[in-house]
Amino acid sequence: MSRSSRHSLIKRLVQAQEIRSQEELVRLLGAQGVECTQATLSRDLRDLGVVRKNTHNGPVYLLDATNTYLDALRRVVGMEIIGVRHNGSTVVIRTLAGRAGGVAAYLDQNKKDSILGTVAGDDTVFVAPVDTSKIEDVLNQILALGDESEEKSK
Amino acid sequence: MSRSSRHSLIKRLVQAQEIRSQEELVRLLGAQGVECTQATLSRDLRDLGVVRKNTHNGPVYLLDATNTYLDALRRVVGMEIIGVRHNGSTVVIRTLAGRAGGVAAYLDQNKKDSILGTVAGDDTVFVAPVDTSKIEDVLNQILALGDESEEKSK
DNA sequence: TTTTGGTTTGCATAACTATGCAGTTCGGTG
DNA sequence: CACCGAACTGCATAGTTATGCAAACCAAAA
Repeated sequence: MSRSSRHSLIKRLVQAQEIRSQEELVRLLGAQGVECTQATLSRDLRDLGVVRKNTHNGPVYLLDATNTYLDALRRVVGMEIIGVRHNGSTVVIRTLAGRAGGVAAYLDQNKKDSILGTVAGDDTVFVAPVDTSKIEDVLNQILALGDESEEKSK
Repeated sequence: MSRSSRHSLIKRLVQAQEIRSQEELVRLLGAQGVECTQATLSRDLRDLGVVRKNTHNGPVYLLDATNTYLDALRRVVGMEIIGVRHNGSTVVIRTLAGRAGGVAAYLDQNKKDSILGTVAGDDTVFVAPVDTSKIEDVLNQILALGDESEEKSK
């Protein structure tokens, strides 16, 4: 029983049902013939990026959807962007009608390091870079949103 | 110091920095003049839907991005869909070129209850409903993706 | 003002998770 | 085969979180 097969079984179980503790998961794995201890699961869940959320029915483990959605979102945000230009101090993005808000929200969330803030109209977003001397970088990052792959940050 | 203002301060702090324990958050709140105990924070974090993720640097609290991204994603997935039809047993979705995979992934993730599975080509997705007699419902759910608001599930 | 029912909080602690450490396993090398 | 380092694991337990319960609070009604 390899580590990696245990990992995929864990993912499936977490996906399929409401796991409420690591001990519970130990038992479920045991029922599938996979023996391990709570300690191992703590590390597995960490490595799998599984997340724990408290609820009124107690804690629940969840696959961290963030990355999945981020990838998908990045692609589609790329589609919403029609053009990007700058004047040395502000980047101006033109978007599909009504999509500026979504694009701005995405940038706010995901480019905190290089972007100070954004304002969105209907089809236009103003972007204030943290450092105007690096404004070309910001522009390029925005242009890159349409591309398929992006570096993993942090 | 009301519960709700504490809640918004918590959100801001969690967003802004890496909170590694509830005790740490007690101290940060204290520094802002907001006194409370770990017990209260445990309940606050639960009510705010904040999530705890273990990492190689120890646990970190994160705003649960799932809902935010879900909303944004739904809008854009709606844009990617050109048309939806069915033949009584399979729903066929036409999408913008190259976008079928993304649409299918979205449906797999978010419509588990009514959809058995999907296959995606380049600009076409086949959807197998859980129950073919409810295929109209599935089709309508897909069509509804473009609309602004959607029922909250669960 | 007193009563009342619901909400919020802290305390104390039960419940659960993360991790240092030592032992084991595994793949490659000499 | 014997050795080595890296990856992995369990044990024991420190560290952290969740929650039952009683008290405090609060707004509305009497």
